[in-house]
Amino acid sequence: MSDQDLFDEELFEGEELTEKQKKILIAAIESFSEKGFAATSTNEIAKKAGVAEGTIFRHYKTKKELLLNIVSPVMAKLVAPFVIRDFDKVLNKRFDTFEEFLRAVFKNRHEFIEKNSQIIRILLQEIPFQPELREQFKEHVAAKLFERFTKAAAYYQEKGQLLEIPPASALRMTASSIIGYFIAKYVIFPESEWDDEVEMERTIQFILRGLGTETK
Amino acid sequence: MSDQDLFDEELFEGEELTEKQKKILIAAIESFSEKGFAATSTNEIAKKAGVAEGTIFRHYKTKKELLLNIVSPVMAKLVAPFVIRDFDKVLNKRFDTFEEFLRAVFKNRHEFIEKNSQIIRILLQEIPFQPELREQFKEHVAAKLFERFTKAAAYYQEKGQLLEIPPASALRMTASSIIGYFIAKYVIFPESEWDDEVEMERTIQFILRGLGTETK
DNA sequence: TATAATGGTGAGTGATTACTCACTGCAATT
DNA sequence: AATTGCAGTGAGTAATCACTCACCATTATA
Repeated sequence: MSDQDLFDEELFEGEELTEKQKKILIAAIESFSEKGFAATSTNEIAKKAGVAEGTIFRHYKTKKELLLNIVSPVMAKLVAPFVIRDFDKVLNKRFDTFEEFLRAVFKNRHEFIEKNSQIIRILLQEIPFQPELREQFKEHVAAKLFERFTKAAAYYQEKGQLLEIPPASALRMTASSIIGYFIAKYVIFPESEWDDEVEMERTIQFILRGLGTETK
Repeated sequence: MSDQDLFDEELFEGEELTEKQKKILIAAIESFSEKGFAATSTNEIAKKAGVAEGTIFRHYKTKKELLLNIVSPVMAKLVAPFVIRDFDKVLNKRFDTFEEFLRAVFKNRHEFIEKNSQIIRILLQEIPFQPELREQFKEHVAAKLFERFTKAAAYYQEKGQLLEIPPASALRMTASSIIGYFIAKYVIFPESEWDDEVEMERTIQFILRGLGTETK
């Protein structure tokens, strides 16, 4: 919780928000992720944030706008490591093998997803119902992820390290495995014993064997 | 739509429902899957079903009970092929290799998931928010799936066809890949061109390479 | 010092919510 | 013929919904 709070401030740092605005966002994030967007009332958010209900609508015209203001910045940061300048050069220099690349991406995003698990939960929940979210996701996340992953895939396919299948399929299976890891961790076994390191390593090996060309 | 209707009747065939009850279920399934459970009003369901609102509450005490009555039978049928009598013998006789087993399960459940896509959508959406659903899922789906998959895994591991990792992990990665296939098909690319056969084959190969022991 | 701008308030709005209940029509049982 | 039981009805209910607005407090601008 305090970790989450800390990161929420990080997350919205570029926006110059008042204390009450931050509290509204934090309260909304908590409620949306626990009960879902539609099942959360603005009254409830106001009470949890210690704020008058009118204050919410001073800053966000509608409840949906509040949702979008919470989720949008996360979408941007979700693909951040993929949209850095000279992505290709950095990529090619830093990660000689597909394994290195995959491992770096996974590990790198692990911390991010862990810290933003609440908002990502909201994002996954609401994407089927909010066309605006789906648009944003397609345009800013999926498209960029696909573009960069395609380049990376072509590079490693050329080096003979990656199976010769369409990048879209490779991306789908990679993403399925990684997202499946997090869903298992946070949704299915949230209280069970779960060895992060071991399961992550297994997932990486699974992807590498499934998409790699080397014989182990 | 008519396909869905047809199957809805199949699905609830053992329950002896009146025409109006069927219409209520069909309307609820449609609305829940389109707008989500919390965002769908009972009024709306009644209108869509051509029924008085009171009729809904004659048969289902609460809106939540309506949801459970829709989703529960699907959960049972979701694991149906895994809970047949003498599962082990049938399994061992019919599927000599892990590949055959995997292919049979995937193909077998493909049709089922396709026909019940709406209800499965509802199930996936509401599992995080409805403790009763999560309980049911754990008890009747996850537990049985895990139990049977564990036996199958042990069998194929003994034959040297399956990687020596805990069955829970193998199941997680198999399920991630298969579910990822369906999410891609129905949620992410519902209108794009999507070659069922090709993508399914790729997914199966991906799992086989990722979890199998044979060198290709 | 006056004026504007902005953040914050909370009572109040009509609409909508899930759910109730007294009632009707009809078929089966007595 | 009288009674019971059940499917179905729709007006009604209190609660809750997202959202508004007239009004205060503080700070920045003139």
